[in-house]
Amino acid sequence: MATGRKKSFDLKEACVQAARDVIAEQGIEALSMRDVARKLGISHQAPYRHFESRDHLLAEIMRRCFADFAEHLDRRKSSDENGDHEDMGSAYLAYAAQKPLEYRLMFGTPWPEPAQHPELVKYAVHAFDILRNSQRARYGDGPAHYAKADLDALFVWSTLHGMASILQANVMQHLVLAPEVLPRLKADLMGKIDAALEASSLPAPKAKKARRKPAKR
Amino acid sequence: MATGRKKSFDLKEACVQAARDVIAEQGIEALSMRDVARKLGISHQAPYRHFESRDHLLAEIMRRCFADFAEHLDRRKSSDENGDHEDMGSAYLAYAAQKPLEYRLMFGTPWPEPAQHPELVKYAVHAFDILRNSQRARYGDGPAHYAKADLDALFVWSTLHGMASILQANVMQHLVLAPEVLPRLKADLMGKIDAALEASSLPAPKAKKARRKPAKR
DNA sequence: AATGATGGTTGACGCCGTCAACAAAAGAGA
DNA sequence: TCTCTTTTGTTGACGGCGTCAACCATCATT
Repeated sequence: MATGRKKSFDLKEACVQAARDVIAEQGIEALSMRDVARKLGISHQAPYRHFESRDHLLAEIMRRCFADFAEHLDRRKSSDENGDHEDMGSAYLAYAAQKPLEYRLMFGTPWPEPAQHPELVKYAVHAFDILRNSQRARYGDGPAHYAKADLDALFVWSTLHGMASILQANVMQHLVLAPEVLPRLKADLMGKIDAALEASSLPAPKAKKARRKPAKR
Repeated sequence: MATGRKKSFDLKEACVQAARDVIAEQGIEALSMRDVARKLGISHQAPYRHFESRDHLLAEIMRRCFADFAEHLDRRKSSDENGDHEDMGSAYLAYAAQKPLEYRLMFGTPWPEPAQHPELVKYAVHAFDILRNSQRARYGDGPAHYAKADLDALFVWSTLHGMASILQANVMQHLVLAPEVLPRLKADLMGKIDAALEASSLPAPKAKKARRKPAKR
């Protein structure tokens, strides 16, 4: 009753995997129910036993992408306990660079009716919360600075998401940039995020934290 | 030979307009050639006399969107001669907010094969150049600081594009934010962009420019 | 008047998502 | 074991899509 148990081959799972493969290779617009069925050697209606519609399959895949994304962010962050957002930023950009089409699916594709897919919403919000908590940690505990932390989190998210999107944007490949720009892009971005956050936390009478890592670099 | 002259009704133009309407109201995925034809009361193949394929119609629309976007940015900028990026930022965000689906079409939709649509590329690059020139103007003339200006422009673009996208992102409507966050979002963002740019131009031994506007306004 | 280009129509083809009806298979209760 | 029901998968349709092919109307040019 809880979950299907021992099927020789779990068709639902196979559908998700096949669909994810298609999306990762050809993008969301190339995904079709019939194609999934064909790849699995089943009839074109078989997947509908497990997913009410194409949107439901899509929602399931998006949910998993958000879960993977959150896990990816969490892993990187915990590798350095101080939770410096530099690690977060690198992890964020790395994910977007490694899985561009999944990233686009999460953040650049209209969602199916969200009311019908509460799990999707939950996982997506959770991914943002990682970013938000990283900012809240910079201020003290307690809700006194929640608004400030939210603003910071949205700024960091904007900038990271913006960079991730831009690097994949079609127009990017046609811009003629100074040659040293691209290699420096990431470090420059991190530096600017850093500067903006320090400047925004200074006017507040909060004690100035030593946020930079002490050693070189 | 140059351009069609006196047609009672220019079908090509009508197709573009009808298609833009559909996109502006329902988004790119709702656009179909047959629908356009139906709306214009013509046969389903008539549009193909003017556009080789759906992608070609799409490319033409994207080109016009970039042209409108660039004009929009230029207009706002020229209203205040000093070209402060605050105006640019407002104009950028305003366009994205007013024409969300067109914005998504330009920056969030995979392009048709760019080699086949050079005009599209040209107009898109031109839109970026407005942003870039605004940053170059902050430094002196000459190519000495082109790399710096490019980095700044990409940072500003990242942040603006990120914010514009995020505000339209599906997940945004499900985040529970402190109530004062949303109203302050834009001003906070502009402040942080400002701070980041000032900090990044300071370490260079260039004279510190009085970048803020002097008086009221 | 004959010609050929231009712009439009009709009809097909093979995709697509999805509804409806059916068949096989797998448990559950007797 | 033999039914009966639920689950799972199949087949076949329907209408919509992009686009190819063939045909037709209009009109400027020779």
